[in-house]
Amino acid sequence: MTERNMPKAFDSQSREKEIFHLWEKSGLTNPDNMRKYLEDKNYDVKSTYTITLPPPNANGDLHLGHVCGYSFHDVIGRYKRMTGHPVLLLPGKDHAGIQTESVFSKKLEEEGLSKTDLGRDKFYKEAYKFCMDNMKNARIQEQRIGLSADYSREFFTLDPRLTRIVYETFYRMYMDGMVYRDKRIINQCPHCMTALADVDTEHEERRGIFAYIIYPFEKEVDRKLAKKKFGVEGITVATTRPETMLGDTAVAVNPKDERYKEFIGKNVILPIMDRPIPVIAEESTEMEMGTGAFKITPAHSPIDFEIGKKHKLDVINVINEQGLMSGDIPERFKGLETKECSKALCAELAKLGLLVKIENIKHDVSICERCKTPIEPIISKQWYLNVEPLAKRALEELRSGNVKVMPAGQQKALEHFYENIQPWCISRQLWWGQQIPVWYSGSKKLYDWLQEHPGMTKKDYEKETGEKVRGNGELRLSDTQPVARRGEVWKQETDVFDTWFSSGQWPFSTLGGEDAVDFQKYYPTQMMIHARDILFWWSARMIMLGLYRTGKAPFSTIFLTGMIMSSDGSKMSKSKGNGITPTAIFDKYGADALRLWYYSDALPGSNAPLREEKIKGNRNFINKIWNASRFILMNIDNAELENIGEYRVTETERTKQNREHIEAVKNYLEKYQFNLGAEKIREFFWHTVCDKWIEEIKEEIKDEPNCSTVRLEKLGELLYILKENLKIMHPFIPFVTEAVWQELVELKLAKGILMEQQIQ
RNA sequence: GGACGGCUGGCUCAGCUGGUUAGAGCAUCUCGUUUACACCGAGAAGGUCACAGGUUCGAGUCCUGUGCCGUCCACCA
Repeated sequence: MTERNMPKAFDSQSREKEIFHLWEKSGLTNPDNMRKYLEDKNYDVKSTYTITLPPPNANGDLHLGHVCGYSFHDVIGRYKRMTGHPVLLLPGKDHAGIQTESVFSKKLEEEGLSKTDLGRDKFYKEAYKFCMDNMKNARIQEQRIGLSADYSREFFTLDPRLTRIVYETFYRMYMDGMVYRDKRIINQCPHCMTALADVDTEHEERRGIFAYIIYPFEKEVDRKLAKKKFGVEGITVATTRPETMLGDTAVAVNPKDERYKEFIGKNVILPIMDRPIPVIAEESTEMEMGTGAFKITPAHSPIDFEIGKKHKLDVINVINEQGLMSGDIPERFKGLETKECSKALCAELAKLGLLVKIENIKHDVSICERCKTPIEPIISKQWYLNVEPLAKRALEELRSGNVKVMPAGQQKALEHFYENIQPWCISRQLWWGQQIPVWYSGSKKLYDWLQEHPGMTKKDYEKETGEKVRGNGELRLSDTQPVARRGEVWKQETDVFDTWFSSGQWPFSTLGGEDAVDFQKYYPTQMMIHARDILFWWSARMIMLGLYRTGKAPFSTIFLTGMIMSSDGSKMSKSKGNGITPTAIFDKYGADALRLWYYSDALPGSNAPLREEKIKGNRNFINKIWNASRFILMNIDNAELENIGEYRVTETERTKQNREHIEAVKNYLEKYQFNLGAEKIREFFWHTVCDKWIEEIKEEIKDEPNCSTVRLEKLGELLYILKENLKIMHPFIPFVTEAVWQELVELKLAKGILMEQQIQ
């Protein structure tokens, strides 16, 4: 036994940083360098292999899901690199639209400032700086898992180089007639004063009211009939939001409803407003709920908006962005909060004898994810994309097998999504993002007004609104402000693009767009790996936009990861306090142990509850590798080092089995079956290499003198088996295997770094 | 309401195109060893593969139905 300078246990914490640095220094995460390396060593250079990494938010810490997700990217990347492919793992960081806007606004608030204090330009600049600072943090966190990405190509999603490409896509789509403006109900948070995407809202059960209000019929004859039938001279509607009645433009009943059949097409008088509105037939109304008759407010309810569109109803706005009553309503209600208005209205209705009753109910309301304020649905004009033709093409890619989804079940879900594709609203009312490159001469309002009033002019607009406008309402696409004519002012669109519009272009924008050298070399990419829950938001869009801009699907395989749940199977969340940080796991068990656990427990698309005992079990295995290696090296006498280094291994039963094992693992990796691969390397190294072969060889050399042929033969064989196992295990558990490799290098039993070795 | 998935030993899950006594890790139990590793070794116990039908010489694996659970989307006047 020779004392080797190896501690009894593998100390992941102290070694990981140093090893990562070794890889960084090699420069081989850059595929151009890797190609050169392979050429210099006379290896057969295979096709490039590219994975564009999903960018984590630049605004905060990474969670376990991010970090573990990267272990999938990395295992593939390392394996491909070790089998002759110049590999590009392209990292980035996301500006994360609304989320960062909210995080950064909160930060400002803590400093006693607000968004509006700074103004749009300053806010943007400061937020940019904030993200740049934070990015370093995110980068360090993702590197701890051992991610062998090419940081010389790292991108931030708001990088001007990317924005240029995103703008170009928009211009082309506009020219191709795919872009249009349309009204839509948006989720307005009256507190945050911003529009929210559906995903930024939550649902919560709150106490509310259900008010029964009588809308009297316009004509005497109907009133009489109603009196006979219902005991009142009108139709009774039930509503949870009485205040929206000021914007009602119809009453809907189910055409099958015997109670109301004969009133369809008749008018009722909207109380307070004294406006006649029709009773319409609408199949979707539920006869059992309330009275079976419902007031329709297209401006302030998504479903009413749809019904309104179908029946060509007027849209009357009565609530503004601050959640206050406004518009064409009696003066006494203007400026009231919706709740106050509701109370005031109910009181007046009661006086008029038109309020039947108020029930107290509990119902689900949409609330703002951040401030928990109930959402105010309001009408607004938005930018839309007709993506139907692109969805058709994307569907063909899936059906022809050009793009595959793993697990296969999710492929069906994606096909379903494309088959039922809806127009894509690409505008957001935020400051943080890529401002839409559209300029209006005069004002956006004028532009929209002219669009809606064909044949009318700017003069008509000014007459109707009483506003003076400097410009003619023309629209122009441009990155920069157009040159103004005399008396004209150009104003840029204030909306920004939906984050997904730019991240949907991520695989080609990060390669510099169609003309760039990198694009030629590395596009289309081979693999896209991300969490299952954003399949429709992200991959679905990347395929469509990739096809549009490059004519090719941006990747051939989508590999979906599940979520890491807390040990009881529930979602990890900050609010519940059951979250475990990646740092805690790294510090306790090391990156390799976490990786190996994730490979075996987190199958594509399914969630994995985090179980520390299992990570601990894998940590034990990592240590086993370290100790087996240590033992082998301790057995080689210093005098034998040189001879063993030169030793040519002859075929034995063990080396044969070893080769078969490596083939099997390669096979799993080729098929992206990481769970089976991880299980296999663990099982084989522990129970065959350690428990059997090392024990056998211990016996076989027991009585042999130093430097004897038998010792050299047996230890040489063992060393060969160790080295081959280190190689095949390296993609899964890069740190410990590289650490051992460096011990071999130290003793001149190996050369270079393990990351660059080729698996034969 | 729509789409998709899951239901296999105490727990978390494997099990490819159907084929001999259904596997792993963790937990449990017994024994051993402390001179590579107690972050160790040897061994054991534990499952009528959700339920009901069907196809088949043969089904955890294919088909139909039922139940329960999960995820995403939509809706909640």
